[in-house]
Amino acid sequence: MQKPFQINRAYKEVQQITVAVDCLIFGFNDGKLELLLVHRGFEPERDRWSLIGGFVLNEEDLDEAAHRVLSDLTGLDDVYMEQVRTFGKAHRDPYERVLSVTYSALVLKKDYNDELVKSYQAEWFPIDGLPELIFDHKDMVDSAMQRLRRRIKSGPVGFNLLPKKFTLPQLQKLYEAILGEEIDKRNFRKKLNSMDFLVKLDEKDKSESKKGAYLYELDEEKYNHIKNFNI
Amino acid sequence: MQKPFQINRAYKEVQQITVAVDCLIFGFNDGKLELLLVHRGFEPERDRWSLIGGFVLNEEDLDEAAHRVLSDLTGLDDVYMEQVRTFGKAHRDPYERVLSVTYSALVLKKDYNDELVKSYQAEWFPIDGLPELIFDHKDMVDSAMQRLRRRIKSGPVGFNLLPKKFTLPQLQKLYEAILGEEIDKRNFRKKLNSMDFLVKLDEKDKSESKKGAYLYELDEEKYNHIKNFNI
DNA sequence: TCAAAAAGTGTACAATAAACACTATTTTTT
DNA sequence: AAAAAATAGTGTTTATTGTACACTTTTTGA
Repeated sequence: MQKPFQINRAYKEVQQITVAVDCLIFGFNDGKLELLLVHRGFEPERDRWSLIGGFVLNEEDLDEAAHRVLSDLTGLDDVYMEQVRTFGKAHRDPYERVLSVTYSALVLKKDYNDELVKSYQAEWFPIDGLPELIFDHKDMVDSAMQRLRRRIKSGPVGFNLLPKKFTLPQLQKLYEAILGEEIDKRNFRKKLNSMDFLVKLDEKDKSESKKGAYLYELDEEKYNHIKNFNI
Repeated sequence: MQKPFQINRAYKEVQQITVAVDCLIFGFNDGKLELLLVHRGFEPERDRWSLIGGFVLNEEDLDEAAHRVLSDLTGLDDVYMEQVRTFGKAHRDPYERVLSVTYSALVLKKDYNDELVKSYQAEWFPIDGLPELIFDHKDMVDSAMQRLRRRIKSGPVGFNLLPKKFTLPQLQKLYEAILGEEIDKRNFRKKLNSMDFLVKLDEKDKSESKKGAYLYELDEEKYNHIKNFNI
């Protein structure tokens, strides 16, 4: 049997642990969901791919740490980002104990400063064609994907992956890429229509089809007050 | 601007943080959802109430730490327990930086060793009548409740709060207590029936009503293969 | 024996989800 | 110049699921 609770809980000689954040930064491009990875130019695990991560500093909130790491790598601030889960197996990092809290962000790829991304040796990979990742980073991807699938069905979060103006075929492809299944376009549009937060513009986007598709944008007011988002 | 990613990421002189787990142990009694709290008999915050928590040991997986803390306090092993979220504000604990990972468990109160609970000065409180809690423990309760409400609607987890044999009125009260709303009993029973994992027994339980209600138990085989649980 | 308390049971209507096929526009090919 | 190819756009019908709703049964205690 273990020592009583009170003794463990005393603020004395408690073991400390290195804490990291690892960010799952999703982008959407050419009909595919992509994930931003970094090529490690340093030991250990030099030359392998990993999630974007960094250590939590002492005077820094956990959320701040995640935003700092994201900002350092991409120059993006104010990104929709949420905690996913914490990975804490004692030996998940074979070199040293590191506890890692994962965060997930949905970003618009073109908003990136490409220079910055390049200088950090970061690269986008399609989610179904990831290279081998270090440690338990594949598990992190799986858990973030699982969460993303749930979240995108029950809340209007997917729009963070699209530009301000987007077409319905683009939006549908986004959903299909994340959910991994085909969606009937009539039913899809019907649902979106019933939620009433899309504004049809008089412009068409012809970059993705011969005929061209109407562009839409969000009605910010309505978008911020959606009650029962559901796809 | 922050230092480049690579430098932060080097395994050198990284700041370490004390990591705790805090457990939200829910029980169900007399139609009320309850939460197990401990009365702190030690500094800091002596004599105030807190969640059941403890520090993560160096050679211990995070999940193990949660189970150890739960086991120490209640003698219960093999409890359905899942990670909720991680609280990491730099000053959430004003005495010292402590990162806390919360876990939530649904247990059957009577399975407890009362002696053990007493010796640890633990006590059950109805969820809507909690005392003031230390630090951000109230936020932890809120976030665990939010999650519990979601989980109980989409998966058959609530049964962990009930004995092996239970009545439908008990089960319904459990759902009402957690969801905080009344449920129509005919619709409730219809749904349960359609999922087809309850076995009606020939016994009645008369402890909670004059007429007595039929006892049910889970068909373990079917229970473990429920596809679309939904209430 | 009557009243009170809780258990148990079914049906009708409303809302949501799912299945399904053709026309319109433009570009490319022949 | 005509035809074929590619993709956008649009409604209706049916099935499934959710919601609203009221009375009878059993037992105990007054």
